[in-house]
Amino acid sequence: MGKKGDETKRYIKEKALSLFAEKGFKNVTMKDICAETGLSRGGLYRHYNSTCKIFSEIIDGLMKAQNDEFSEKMKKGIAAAEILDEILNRYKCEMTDSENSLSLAIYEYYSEKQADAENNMLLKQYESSVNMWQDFLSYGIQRGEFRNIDCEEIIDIIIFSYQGVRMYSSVLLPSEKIAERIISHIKKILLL
Amino acid sequence: MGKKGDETKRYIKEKALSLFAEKGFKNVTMKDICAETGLSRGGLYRHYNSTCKIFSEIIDGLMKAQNDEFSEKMKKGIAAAEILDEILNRYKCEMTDSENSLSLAIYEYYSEKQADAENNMLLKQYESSVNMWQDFLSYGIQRGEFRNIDCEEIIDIIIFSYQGVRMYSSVLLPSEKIAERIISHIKKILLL
Amino acid sequence: MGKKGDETKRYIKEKALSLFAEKGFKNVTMKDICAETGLSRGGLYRHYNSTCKIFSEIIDGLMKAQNDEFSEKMKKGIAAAEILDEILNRYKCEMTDSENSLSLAIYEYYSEKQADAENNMLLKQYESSVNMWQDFLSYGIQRGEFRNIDCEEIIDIIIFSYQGVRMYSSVLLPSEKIAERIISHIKKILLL
Amino acid sequence: MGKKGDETKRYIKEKALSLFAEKGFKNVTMKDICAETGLSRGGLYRHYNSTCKIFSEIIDGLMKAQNDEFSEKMKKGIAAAEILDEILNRYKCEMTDSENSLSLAIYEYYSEKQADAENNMLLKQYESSVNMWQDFLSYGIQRGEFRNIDCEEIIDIIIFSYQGVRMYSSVLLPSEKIAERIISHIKKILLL
DNA sequence: CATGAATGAGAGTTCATTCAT
DNA sequence: GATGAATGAACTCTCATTCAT
Repeated sequence: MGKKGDETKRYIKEKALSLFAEKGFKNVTMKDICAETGLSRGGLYRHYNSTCKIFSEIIDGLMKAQNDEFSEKMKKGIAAAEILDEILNRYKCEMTDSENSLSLAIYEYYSEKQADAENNMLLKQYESSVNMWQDFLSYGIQRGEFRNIDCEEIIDIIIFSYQGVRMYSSVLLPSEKIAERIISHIKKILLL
Repeated sequence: MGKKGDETKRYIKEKALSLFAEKGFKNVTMKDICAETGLSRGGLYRHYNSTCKIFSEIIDGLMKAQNDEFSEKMKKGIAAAEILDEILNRYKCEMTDSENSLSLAIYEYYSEKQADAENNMLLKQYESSVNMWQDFLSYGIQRGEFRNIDCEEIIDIIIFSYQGVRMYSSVLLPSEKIAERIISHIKKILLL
Repeated sequence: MGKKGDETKRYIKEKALSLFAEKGFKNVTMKDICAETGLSRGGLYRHYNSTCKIFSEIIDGLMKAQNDEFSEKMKKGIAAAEILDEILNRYKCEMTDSENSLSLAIYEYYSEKQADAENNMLLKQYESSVNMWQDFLSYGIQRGEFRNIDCEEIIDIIIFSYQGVRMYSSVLLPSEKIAERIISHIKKILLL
Repeated sequence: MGKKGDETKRYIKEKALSLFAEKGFKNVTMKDICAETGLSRGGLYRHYNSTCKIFSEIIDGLMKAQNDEFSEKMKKGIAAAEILDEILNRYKCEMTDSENSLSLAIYEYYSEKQADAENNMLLKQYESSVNMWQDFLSYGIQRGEFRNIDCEEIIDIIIFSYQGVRMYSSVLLPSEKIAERIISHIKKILLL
């Protein structure tokens, strides 16, 4: 059963998330979060004693939420092309949704941390993404839907061009055209 | 004749550049720059009154320096494949050189500015890169060295996967493997 | 019930008042007020974010305090000469009490503000003083105690010679002789 | 013969005077004077090393300029009423000319100096004014033009109401009506 | 748990003042 | 004499953080 404290923590994280998305990591102060949540100084500090703490909990939550969305569908034997469509659609949304993008905040956060390889979420996320795509590309190739290509290469292209656009649109206006071209290219390369 | 003040300004920018590359934009204070340059508070303020000013002058300088490196070679009629090799080699260096990457600083800077499309350097840089590549790809296609492909798509892929990796390596360890795969993919797509 | 914060504000104003009287407006810094009150930088800023704010609250307070001291006595039908004596006695004290005179500070403050006629306390104070004296002089004239003179003229003479001496004694040594002569002249002109 | 340096000094004082009249004493910095005169830092310092020095020279100059304007006319035997008219006309101008009034600056300057009686210009000026008026009033009384009144009283009234109005109008808008009433009162009291 | 008063460190900024050229 | 680069002190202001209530 969720206690009162947990409820408040969840509420703080929700409000803080929108601040981080809007202003990046470094520009958000504990004071900002007080104002956004309506909590007093001391009230906020009872739950979290730094923006780092709040941010890392938010990131942890997002990481956990991001489970392998392919695997279940692959088990069901859904067509690779269809799964690809779905995932690329989601990518497109995320590439143009600058409102909710934590990209900048994440990079700021990790650039401060001097993170060693052990506990670096960013690295883990990269590796996990690679694995996910690896499995999925094999699946598509085995089914004869995808070209028999160099997976490592294309996976890096997918991941980093996606990241590049997210950064870009988090700072400028969202760029639908660009997102569409990225998506289109990926499809051309993968699909027979 | 260059005056003393200009010399000092150049020196300040040089020192500040390394700080921005190391710590991003927001984490660099005027005090840091004082320490790095050995100038006193007032001495620094005589030349620049904010980190923004220094940063934007640095960026302006870089933009100007980054003139069209292809055009001259194309005029000389050098082989497209050879030019491509050169530019991709440089890209590779930059993708793995996290020390001197201003990527994070640039994104932080522009995220603070709420820059309108008019005076946004980032947008201009993107457009200028697109034009450069456009010309170059046409050149390679006309010479029969490059595939006759959808230029807009492949250009966005090049630009944003490059940007994505630069961001990534500014936060993690330099990732040579990844850079090589990106380069390799670009070549495969372009070259006949 | 007065909260802790209000108490502190009152205390700050009290201490600041003595500083303003001693050093004028511009020479008093937030740091000075910290030292005088024993508050820390941040502690002071929690309540006031500038000397202007503190000063204007002090002035507001004084203005409110300075309500019509004549009116009550006039209602009671006390002799005009007696009331005049009282008020001129107070004037004399104020003219020679350079320690507690805010004159210089007030002029400094308003000279910085470029105050428009709308929200200019100085103008309001002048007008209020004029009204007060107007009523009082009429009262004395009706009772047959004062000469039937041109009120506007004599009121300006009273107000500005008083102000002139206050300024003068805030800069030099208190000048009792002068104050007495001013007082004496006013009486001669008013009393039959 | 005036040297180059003296010429520059005169120029500096002229420009500084307008600054002091506009902003009072404390708000004028050496930097302001550099900007106003177009001189460089070092250039200004060659002549004056502080605003105090400049200001005190300006004041000295004004004091010297202000010689006894009555005495000559009294020698010539001009009617006291006529002389009075002239001097009061000048007073009226000065009371409403906030542009060129150094009143505030003077009070600020002397309030910082803790001036002892010896070298206090303000005190000397007061005494000199008193003497001047004393002589003049005697002259008018002897000629049978002025009432035989208590000179000390009326002189203080003249001097301080004049000073009071100057202060007032240096901060607010010039107040012609007030000046006229002050003048009118003085005349009524003096003239038979 | 929550409030908001208070602390103190540190950033930004401005100037009087000095000094090499 | 004049210039403008450089210094260092002082001030304003903002926060993370603590703590009595």
